[in-house]
Amino acid sequence: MVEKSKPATLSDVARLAGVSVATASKALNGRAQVRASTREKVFRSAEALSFVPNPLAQGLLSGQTGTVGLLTSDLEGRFSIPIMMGAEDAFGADSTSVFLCDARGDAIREQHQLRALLSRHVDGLIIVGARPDPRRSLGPDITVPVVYAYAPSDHPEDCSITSDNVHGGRLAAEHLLGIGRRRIAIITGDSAYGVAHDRVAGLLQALHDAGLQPVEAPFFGSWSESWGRAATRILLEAHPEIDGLICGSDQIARGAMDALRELGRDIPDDVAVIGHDNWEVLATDARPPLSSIDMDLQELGRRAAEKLFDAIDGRPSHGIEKLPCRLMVRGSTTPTH
Amino acid sequence: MVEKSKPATLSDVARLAGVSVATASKALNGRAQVRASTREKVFRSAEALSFVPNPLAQGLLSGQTGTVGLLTSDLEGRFSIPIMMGAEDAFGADSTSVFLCDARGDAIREQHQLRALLSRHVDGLIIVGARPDPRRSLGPDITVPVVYAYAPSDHPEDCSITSDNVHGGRLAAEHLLGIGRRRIAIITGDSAYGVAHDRVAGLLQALHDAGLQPVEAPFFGSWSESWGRAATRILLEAHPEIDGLICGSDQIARGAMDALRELGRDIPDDVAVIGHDNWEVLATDARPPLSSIDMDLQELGRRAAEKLFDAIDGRPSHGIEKLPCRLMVRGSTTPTH
DNA sequence: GAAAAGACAGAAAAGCTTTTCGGCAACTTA
DNA sequence: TAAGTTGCCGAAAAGCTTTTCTGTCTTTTC
Repeated sequence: MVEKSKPATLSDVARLAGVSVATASKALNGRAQVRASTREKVFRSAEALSFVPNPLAQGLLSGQTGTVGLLTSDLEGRFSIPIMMGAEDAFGADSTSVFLCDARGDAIREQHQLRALLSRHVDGLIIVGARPDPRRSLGPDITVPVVYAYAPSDHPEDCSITSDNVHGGRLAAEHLLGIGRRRIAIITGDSAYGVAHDRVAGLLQALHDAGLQPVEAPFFGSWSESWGRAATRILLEAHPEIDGLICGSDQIARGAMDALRELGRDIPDDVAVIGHDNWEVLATDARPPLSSIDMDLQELGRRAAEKLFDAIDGRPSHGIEKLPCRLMVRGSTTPTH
Repeated sequence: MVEKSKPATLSDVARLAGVSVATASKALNGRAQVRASTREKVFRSAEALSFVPNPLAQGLLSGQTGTVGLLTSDLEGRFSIPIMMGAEDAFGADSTSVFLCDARGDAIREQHQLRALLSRHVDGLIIVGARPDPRRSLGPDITVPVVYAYAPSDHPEDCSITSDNVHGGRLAAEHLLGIGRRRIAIITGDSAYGVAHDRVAGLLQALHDAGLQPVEAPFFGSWSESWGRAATRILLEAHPEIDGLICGSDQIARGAMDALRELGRDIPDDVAVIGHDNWEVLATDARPPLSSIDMDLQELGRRAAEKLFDAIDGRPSHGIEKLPCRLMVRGSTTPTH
């Protein structure tokens, strides 16, 4: 407990090196007007005192704090954590740090958090929506650059990064077609979610390109296992010939697999199943492990951070950028015969 | 886009109010030496300019930044998000903001993040371990107060908040006893985890207090659904009379329930099942919904924040504080007859 | 050898807030 | 009325870094 009560300051370094604070600053920051031997002396002193410049003083001067706010509404952290990790990667922890705030789906709390972040003079904001559908823009009167991630802003002037759900749907359908499935059905979530329709659009396109149609119009319901179970039962009753099942989420897929097994269908030999989200906990330990569409959220976070960086540097971009999905193949779509 | 290029400063307020910055500061901060009418004028000016004090300047003066770091290793965010929300609650977003960093289970990265946080002059640190077992202490040479949450520190001088796993185990056993189950078995996770043994200890105590023993020594394996399935099959073969099953995690419980159903057992009438973690996504949509032990992570975050606050204010505490668990009763332990 | 140029170090200001201290004016008391 | 109080306000310093500008000393050039 013999801690230095106060961290070393630049004038401590300067005093130890026998120079002025101005010279010390220039030496450490690699400015030109310093003799090599002097610079060396300063560096050694800084080292000895384990000096780190006070970011508050730096920020006060430069007007930048080296911090960004990440405001999320995703209570689970299921989406925002990967996005934050991607942003961390892109920023680099030493140059920029991330304030994570959770609005918990509450508009009042969101306003509150927003004010708190702005009063902290963050250099920029990343807004992560609770669901992938477009969300209300914060409006143009925010004093710092904003990037919307996962859920795009409903205002075209804003900058948004989101997953390409049409592409994700297409990917799933093409995969099932690729393993020879032709009698394909679709179970997805809440019809009020635009993304449910986007994904369906993508896979209908892919089926159409192959000269096919789903065995029946897509089933909309909820994003839950129980809906997956129920829908699968109804579907199999009407269409026992189904050999491929595309689900709008991994939860739905898990429910569907349970129902299929209870109906005596082998997965994937009788029916191949694919989900969406690539939620590892659910997907890897399913019977068999569940193939899924990965939205590559970490990359999404990286891109959001890059966009934000550019905007902070005065190069703002506008509109929605859509990131392609990735296919994760596991046992549920790997035929054994 | 007619934004004020620069946010208003205190001298702007003072000028508008026709007073000095000193008076303006005192007025806004409720210091005594200001006439009421003057104070009123200053408040109105501040309002008009929507003035917010620059936290950098405040921090520079006070030596405190009003920020804390939350360093986690939990890639899922499953534990750290609730903990962070609890901490947010306790701090209050306007007085203290949270830097969330993810070390991703990598010691090098942890050191890196730690340095970044310290160079940002956070007022304190909350360390959230990847697993609930004790973790290596950061050591005493950290210059700010540290509280370990979820995973306690292995150093007794440090301050740690963790879940009372013995209590959690006891709670689960008492619940099953309470609904009349007497032939109880235990399936838990990796034997290398101390908490697995703690939970088992708690429920053995509770059984013992009721004059009972489990039908067989607890099964240790892994924290996965597949282990839950496999263990249940072995267990039921040896002990078909089992009427209560206590699982070390909700994932194990989900696997166990699948196996039980396939063996023709009704849940809960034949066998009642209880899990641990109360992971909503898994628990609520199980068949039937899964009873579980909730570690109350949000409360844990709150307590950690309070402890940290006290430590920052010069009232540090030491040792491990254990928080009781809560029982969440759902259909898997609610007999229907 | 003198004048111009160049190299390098230091003083000072700026960035914004808080606090201490000094001072002015109005007031009370003898 | 003179001395002593209060009550309020403002000047200035402190907190730490960066940058600009000035000044000194050495070097080069004619």
